[in-house]
Amino acid sequence: MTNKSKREIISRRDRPAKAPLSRDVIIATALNIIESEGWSGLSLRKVATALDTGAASLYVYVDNLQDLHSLMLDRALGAIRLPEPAVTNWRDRLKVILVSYLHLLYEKPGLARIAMSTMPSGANYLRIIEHILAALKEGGIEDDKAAWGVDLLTLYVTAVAAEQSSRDDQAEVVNQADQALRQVSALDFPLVFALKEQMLSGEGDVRVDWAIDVMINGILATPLPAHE
Amino acid sequence: MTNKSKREIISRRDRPAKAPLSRDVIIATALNIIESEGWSGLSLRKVATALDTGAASLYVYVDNLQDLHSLMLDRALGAIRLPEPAVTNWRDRLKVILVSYLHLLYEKPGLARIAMSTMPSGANYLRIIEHILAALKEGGIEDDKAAWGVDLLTLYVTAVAAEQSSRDDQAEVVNQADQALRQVSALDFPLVFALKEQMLSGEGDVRVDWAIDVMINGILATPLPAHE
DNA sequence: ACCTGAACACCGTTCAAGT
DNA sequence: ACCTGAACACCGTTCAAGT
Repeated sequence: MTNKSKREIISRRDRPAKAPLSRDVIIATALNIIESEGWSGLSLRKVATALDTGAASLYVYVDNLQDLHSLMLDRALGAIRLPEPAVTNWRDRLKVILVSYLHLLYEKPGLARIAMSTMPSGANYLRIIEHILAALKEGGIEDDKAAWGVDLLTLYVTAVAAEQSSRDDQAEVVNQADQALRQVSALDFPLVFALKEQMLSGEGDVRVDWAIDVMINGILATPLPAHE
Repeated sequence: MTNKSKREIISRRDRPAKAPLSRDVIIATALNIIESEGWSGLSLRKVATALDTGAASLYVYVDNLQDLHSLMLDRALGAIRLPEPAVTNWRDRLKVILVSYLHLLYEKPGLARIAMSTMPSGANYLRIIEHILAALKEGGIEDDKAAWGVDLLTLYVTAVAAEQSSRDDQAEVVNQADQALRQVSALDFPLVFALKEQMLSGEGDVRVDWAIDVMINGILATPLPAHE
């Protein structure tokens, strides 16, 4: 794309012919903004300004801010590479999928918050669910349990990312919370006091890995409640 | 408090002597607003108006909106009644605590969203953590695992409530997502198609109960990663 | 059909001025 | 010390008017 531009920059008239608006370019611009300015830097007005137009113009392509959010999420989900089925055992494959999803949400910090407040329904999301279900079935987990299990696993991953993302957004408040935990009264809360270091410790990845194992093992070990 | 008011309402002058501002009254007012108008109805300006003053006046008692949020959360958490230790077995007690927490977040819908974006650090939160740790220890779960387990369990409960709460806030979008799931292509996503009913089914409480069991069983069954 | 500017009805936060 | 009005720098969304 950038080759052949060696020649000479052809000076365009006053404005560079202004790239035409489209749903795609709006989504792409919004993702750029969230990447460089974070969740709180995203607004329809900023997207519009970046596209050299007014906010009102976006409403031809996007229903509202909420709609833009879910479009952004599904677009971003498209970047996830899913492991070939049967290339490894189901458990490792499941972990790879969930960790990929988690890392995507980590990368663009605002995205996690979007994922938490939006029910994703796009094709890219369905593709991920499909692969998770396949792994669970291969693990011998019965259908009904797999359906509920997928929910539990994805909700956890989304929540971890969202929590992390609000940590980034407001470092002071979080440190305040960590401080509070460190200074907890040994008399009033002896167990919290004794375990505070462990509660604050653990690199994210090790902890998430453990939590995913916990849920997989739990799903395997826990029967569904009996229908009445 | 309301007795003895039978007498006669003493007519106060022009304005009712205007209740003095205080941190407490600000928090209480904010909780009232969130209860009656939901998350999106809460703003510092509305709290101020309800207290018959300007938004600027609140800044004497509250650092900013974020600060008010966490004060609200800890205040609300104070309403949770924790079961007496040793009154039932640890597992049931643990479930009661988590379900109480969940139901509190359900009741005042905006609260779940606050809980998701705020690291609670108040005394009422610590009290809850303390009781959860006690239950886990009684269940024979070693210290380090209990510390991580508490995190997993509370994060899940908070996330479920937050998800539910954004469902309430934007019914149309959710129905759109449910519709999308119902109309999923059997060719492209065969497993999702086959399991879509199960994924949408399950009264919240049964599902949450199952998920909590899954996590408890998983914690019991999953060793921590080895330290290096 | 698409784009636009202006307006509407809001926000959180700061600040100089009052008591 | 506390309270206030006004201002600042923003929001999402709608609408009449233009092309």
